[in-house]
Amino acid sequence: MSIEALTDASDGPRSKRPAILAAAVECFGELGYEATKWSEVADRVGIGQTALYHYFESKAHCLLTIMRLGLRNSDAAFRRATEDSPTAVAALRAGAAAAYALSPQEVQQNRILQANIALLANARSSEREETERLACRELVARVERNWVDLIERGARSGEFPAHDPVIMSRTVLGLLVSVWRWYRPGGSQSLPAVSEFLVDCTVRMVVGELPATEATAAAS
Amino acid sequence: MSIEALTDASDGPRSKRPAILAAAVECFGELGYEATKWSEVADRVGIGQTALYHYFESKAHCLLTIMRLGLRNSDAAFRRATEDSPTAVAALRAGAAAAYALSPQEVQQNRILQANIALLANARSSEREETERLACRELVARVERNWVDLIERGARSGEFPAHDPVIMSRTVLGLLVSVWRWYRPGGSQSLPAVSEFLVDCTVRMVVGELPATEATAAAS
DNA sequence: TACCGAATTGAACTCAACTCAGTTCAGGCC
DNA sequence: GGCCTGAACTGAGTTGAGTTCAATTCGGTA
Repeated sequence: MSIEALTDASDGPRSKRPAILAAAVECFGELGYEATKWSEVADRVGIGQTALYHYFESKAHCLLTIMRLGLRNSDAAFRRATEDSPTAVAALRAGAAAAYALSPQEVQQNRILQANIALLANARSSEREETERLACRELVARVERNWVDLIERGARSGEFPAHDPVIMSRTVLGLLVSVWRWYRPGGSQSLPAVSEFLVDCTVRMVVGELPATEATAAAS
Repeated sequence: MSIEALTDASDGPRSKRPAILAAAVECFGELGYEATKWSEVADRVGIGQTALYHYFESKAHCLLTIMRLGLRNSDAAFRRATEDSPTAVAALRAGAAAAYALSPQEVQQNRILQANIALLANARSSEREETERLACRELVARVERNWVDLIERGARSGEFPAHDPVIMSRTVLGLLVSVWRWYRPGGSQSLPAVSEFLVDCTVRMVVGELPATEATAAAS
């Protein structure tokens, strides 16, 4: 029910926008965007359905806002985590770990983001939705650029083997967010354990050399 | 427009089921499930909207069928690709590569599968949808088990370092399917190039040892 | 007290998914 | 040929979640 990560622009003190966002994160995260009734969100907040339209132009507008705020937080967390890493490897570990330093609500937000990322592909008919969508795309590009910069830094310094930085970034990003497909708070795996495992996976993938194959091993 | 990968049970020769599935794969893949109108699928096939309900109980039932067939193909392709690999490493490469030996239509199918995978989490109210959903879950579990078996084999033979096989399987699977989030046929990256890159990433992740850290490197 | 804008509402509307009652089509059988 | 059966199909109508809108309440300010 914490709403710090969901407050955005300055709203009036009576504004229910953060409460709506929090309720929507719960609903969208548990049931999925499509399956949750917009009116259910209103019920949880304790207002009529139509009051929602005072804050959001549509259900999709609310979803896009949630996604944008999640992306904004991801971008900020990455920069904060990596800004004073002495080496590229340290930055790699810090950037990957930052992806998992999240509250349960932010985990839900990431699940929502990843489940509905395809929504960003096609234009929206309404203006405010389109604005949010473009902001999301900009943030996605920025997050991707963060990783590209980091990987290029490692390649320049000789810490990482040479790879196409763009595809490597997308792959790392895909690896890190794939967790939200199956991770549930309170499941068999704790988030710190997942984090450690995926940070190590990331490092092996980015920094590791291909192990010797059967053939080369036999030849040596 | 090829429909081999979409034919399932024995239908009458006049059946438009495969044509509907093919049209739905196009629409859902390009626009997304939510954004495509069910009637648009009917138009592409050249039948009235209501004729769709002769073959599918609902739009969601059609989607779940597409997902099930995609999963069935993935499972079969993995088994075929890995069945006579001499080593676990060879099986790892073959299994990963099999995920990308796909026609453009199958690529779309995988994109759809991955974009709507959250649909499998919650029960469906209608019976036929629920049947398809449970079949999908069974296939997902089977695909995951395929990878667990492969990774356990590698650990037993000493080819792979010891990792929790379940989380490692999920991670590999997440890594491999994350490609469908951004890959487009005819984009800057060719599918064989993507395949090669991701197979190598997979191998480094599963087989690789953690490279020496700054500290241990300095100590040696 | 009067006023203003933010917040809220009930009733009505839209539109895509879906239902239903009935029609057409293709092939098997006498 | 005519008849029958079941698969394939249709147009008209229903449902319901999302949305609009005109009207109302609320909270603070002059």
